[in-house]
Amino acid sequence: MLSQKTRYAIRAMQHLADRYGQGPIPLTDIAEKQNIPAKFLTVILSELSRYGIVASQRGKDGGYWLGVPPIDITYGDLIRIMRGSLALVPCASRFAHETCKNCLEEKDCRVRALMLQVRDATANLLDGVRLADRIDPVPAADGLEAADDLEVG
Amino acid sequence: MLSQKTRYAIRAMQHLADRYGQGPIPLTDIAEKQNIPAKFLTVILSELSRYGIVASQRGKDGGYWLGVPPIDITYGDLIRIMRGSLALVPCASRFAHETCKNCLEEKDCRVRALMLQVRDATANLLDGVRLADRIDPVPAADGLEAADDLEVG
DNA sequence: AGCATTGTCAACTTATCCGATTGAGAATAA
DNA sequence: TTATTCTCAATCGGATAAGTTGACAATGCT
Repeated sequence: MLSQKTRYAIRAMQHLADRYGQGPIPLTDIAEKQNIPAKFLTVILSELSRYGIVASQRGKDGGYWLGVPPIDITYGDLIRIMRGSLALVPCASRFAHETCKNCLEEKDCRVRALMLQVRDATANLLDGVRLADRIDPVPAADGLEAADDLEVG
Repeated sequence: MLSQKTRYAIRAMQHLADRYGQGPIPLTDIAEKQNIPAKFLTVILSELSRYGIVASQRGKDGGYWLGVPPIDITYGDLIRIMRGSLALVPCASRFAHETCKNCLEEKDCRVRALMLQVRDATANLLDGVRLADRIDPVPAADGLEAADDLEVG
């Protein structure tokens, strides 16, 4: 799962991308329209600005804006910044590889083999969509099917 | 990320799948060979047996075995059992849908639209691989590439 | 019967992380 | 000089995760 913080970060970036070129956007505007606790958002935006993908100005008429054109930021980038990796297990990360605790040796690990595939499929998708891209929301009721064989999840 | 518990569960199930039809496998055998704390493994196995996919017998020569043929259990099933969902956000789960806290309305949420795609790609993969399938581990040094544009993750 | 073996289960602990807030401060513009 | 707006470190409460303890129940062996 993505953390709440990561979800906030993505929505904040979408908000700024939608307003790219319109000058500084005040934090309270983002917080209100995106339903994000304002104080928490300061933590998130300052983290994002350390990566240069958000810029800011203080004082009257200050605010935040994208430090990079929205076509140059992929959703994969955002998730990697906020959570370190796209992978489902540490040993399946390509850019932030770590050995998993209490695992088998990597050369024997079948979980890893599978999770590398999942990571690649995820990356293919998320590195191909950019903040500048239009994304059509999916109606809420859709996306639900009958339960599967084991009746879980 | 998958929890440690989920990773243990998957490896324990692989262990049992590898020995399917060979009678009860004692917990200590699984724990030692799979490098899982024995007492914690009891918690995991008892959880799995509540779903019927693991069976057990007590006493001398007792142990655990798969309650279902390994060809009938997918990795997607296992992850759903252990963590509830394959999705990266609650609102993008197909079998365990929940609205995300502090989000926009689902009909307006672009994060959800994207994460539904990720969930589907993940499910396509993980529901297509079964415990009975042979998986070739990937050599440890492989899978690493140069850093990406933003030098993160 | 008696004992060793092996799984069952609830309760508990401990550590870590997450989400969020507090509060003092610094830049900017009017 | 005042209001506005971002900056940043420290902290807090609660949830979750990982793992342990300890009492108990079933099974098979002698």
